[in-house]
Amino acid sequence: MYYRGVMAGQFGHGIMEEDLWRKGPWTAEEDRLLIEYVRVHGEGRWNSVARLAGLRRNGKSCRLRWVNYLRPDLKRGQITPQEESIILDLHARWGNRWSTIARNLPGRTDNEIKNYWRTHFKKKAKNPSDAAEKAKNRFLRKQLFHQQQQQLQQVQQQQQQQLQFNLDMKDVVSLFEENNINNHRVPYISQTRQEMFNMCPNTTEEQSYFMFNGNSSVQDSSANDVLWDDGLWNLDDVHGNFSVANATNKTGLYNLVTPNYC
DNA sequence: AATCATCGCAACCGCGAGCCC
DNA sequence: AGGGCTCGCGGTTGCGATGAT
Repeated sequence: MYYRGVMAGQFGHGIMEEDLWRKGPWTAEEDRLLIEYVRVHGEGRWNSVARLAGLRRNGKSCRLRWVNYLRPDLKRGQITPQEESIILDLHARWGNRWSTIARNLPGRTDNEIKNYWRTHFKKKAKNPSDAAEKAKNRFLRKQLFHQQQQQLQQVQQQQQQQLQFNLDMKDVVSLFEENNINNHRVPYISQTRQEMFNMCPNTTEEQSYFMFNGNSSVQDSSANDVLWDDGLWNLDDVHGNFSVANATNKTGLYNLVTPNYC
């Protein structure tokens, strides 16, 4: 996509010639050129980018692409509930001063905040009952999905660590048994209950003790019952402070979150 | 399954402020 | 002083993705 623009003063001679500026979505190659240009020359002097970087984009377009998309310090992903409340607060205070609001949200751009506001809150004024409610629920659904993905990743990571830990402990236990049988003691094996607990930081003392003693059937589920029975999926919680894993029921959650102790 | 409506977001546009010559 | 250039800001548009009917 091109448009015919005027290159004014590009070569120090006033209006020299017409040229074709590229417009529309940026390609990966254009991004690469721009990133390389900024790496070498730093930010600023955007109008020389086209000349120096071999890009057929005007300075404005280059600056926008860098600021809104390529900058390395940009935060990706959804606006968090905390950020949302900051946006609401600051917008109430300053109105549509997006760049000012953005300065208080590291990694977020004015464009992003502006878009977010328009999408999620502007319609509220027009139709408070319907559109805003839909937008809110959509936001919460997406956020929930995102959190579930994150938790699933954490759980998988934990499982892997657990597996490795169990393998390591097997060695310790066999060594322990071997030493008991032989009536020898090595310092590492002389675990008291407290010492076992210290070796297993993510468990209660009780749990770590049972784990080391081959009994892992104890689960205090009372606290979790409260979570589930009190309506974990209540979408009216606008701040979305959910703490669920990717499980369809309580048992599934246990299987995911507590594959074992630790 | 097809069509239409709505959303989300990247990118563009116009304008004004600040700077330099 | 004023004209030109650069940059940044806020508003708007375009279009692919997604949801509703």
